[in-house]
Amino acid sequence: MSSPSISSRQFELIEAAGKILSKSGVGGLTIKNLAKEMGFAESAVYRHFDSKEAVVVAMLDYLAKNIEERLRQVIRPQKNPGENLKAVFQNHLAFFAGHPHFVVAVFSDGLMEESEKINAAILRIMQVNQNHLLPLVSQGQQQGLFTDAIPAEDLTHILMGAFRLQMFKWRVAQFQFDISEKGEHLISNLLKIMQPCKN
Amino acid sequence: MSSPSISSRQFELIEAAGKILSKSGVGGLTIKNLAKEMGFAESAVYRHFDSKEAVVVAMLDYLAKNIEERLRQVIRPQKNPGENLKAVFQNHLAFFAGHPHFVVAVFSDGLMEESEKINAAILRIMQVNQNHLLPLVSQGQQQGLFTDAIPAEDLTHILMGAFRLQMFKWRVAQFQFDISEKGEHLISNLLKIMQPCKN
DNA sequence: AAAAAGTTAGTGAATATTCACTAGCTTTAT
DNA sequence: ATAAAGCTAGTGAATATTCACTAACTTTTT
Repeated sequence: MSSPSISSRQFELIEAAGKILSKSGVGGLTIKNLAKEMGFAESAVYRHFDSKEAVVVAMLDYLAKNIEERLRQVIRPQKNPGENLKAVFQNHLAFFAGHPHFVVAVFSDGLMEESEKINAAILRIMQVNQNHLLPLVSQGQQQGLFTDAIPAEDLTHILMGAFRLQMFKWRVAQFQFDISEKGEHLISNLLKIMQPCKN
Repeated sequence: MSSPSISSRQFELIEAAGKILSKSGVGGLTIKNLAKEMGFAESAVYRHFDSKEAVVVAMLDYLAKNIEERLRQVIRPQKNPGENLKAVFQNHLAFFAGHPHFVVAVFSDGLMEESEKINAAILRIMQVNQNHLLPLVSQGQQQGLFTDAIPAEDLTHILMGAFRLQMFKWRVAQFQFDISEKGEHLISNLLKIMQPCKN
């Protein structure tokens, strides 16, 4: 809920943690590796975070806030829902293309083991997306731009699922292919499949 | 590729590993816990498997083979693709409802850390699904039952993505809600959205 | 001067794995 | 038939390594 407003050093640690995640996966994210990436001793990490859990939660919360801001900026009420939806996904695509490590963070459940706080943080991120996507889908349906064959919530679920799977494939492929290209392709596919039957 | 045909004891170990996964998550799957679940010493595990990695790979390969068999049985060429698709997802649903731990196994990447073999085994499972789903979608399109607004591969991607996300939500909710109900709902939604425009 | 941020050098707990050894069953040799 | 040899599946102890985390001291910043 609250925004503890992280220090610049904390932000560097978050970035370093992200870099490790994308390079070595969840298992590689240890205090030792984090300290090495930062170029100082393990114990120094604890000057900035109480625990490893706190590092991960801070990272996820930063990501949530980042998404929140980006979505707020990119969605323009004067535009039509289709264009907004497109813009939202493109924005996500551009962000993840530049910060692949966050893909590991969001789509990883190895992170949440045992930790209720991390679990909650991941759910928060999903909620942020849901909260911005759902109104767009809903509006699109009301304006007759999207099919109303199924409820807006369920349509949103399908959108998010397809997007998540694309990200997962990118990650498993070790970020080797061009996610922007594949992503654009997916977006246009999703918009096509959302079209209502009668024009 | 090959099928090493596991022993009965190995099968028991795989089952025990699954039970641990669903109870304690990926982090709980240790040799110690596995041995405890089996009721014998840690070292005895190594009579049956060379390593922990081998246990996990065996479990995933068993799952792949299991899916393969189920899909082969459930898909009937004489039925129409829509019904077959429905049957496939229902079959998956029923299986996962009875073996929730495998959801953890397939959708978890905590498992695949560093291990190339485990990574490959997970991809194999996804391939099995793809291999059976794609022909159904393709046939449906050819018969005019499904929309051909987008290629069969991409439609399959969307189906799998939506299904995966549903499973993920179930898992994050700690298997608390009725996956069959939600799953049925999703299936009917997917079929609706796949309908071609002109009847 | 004092607070903030770093260091070295540890802690205990957990991890997967290996070791030498054994009870009980089955196969083989005499 | 029976003794010898081998096999299967266990045991408990010990291994090295890694983990998150801490105490006490020193450097740097303000």
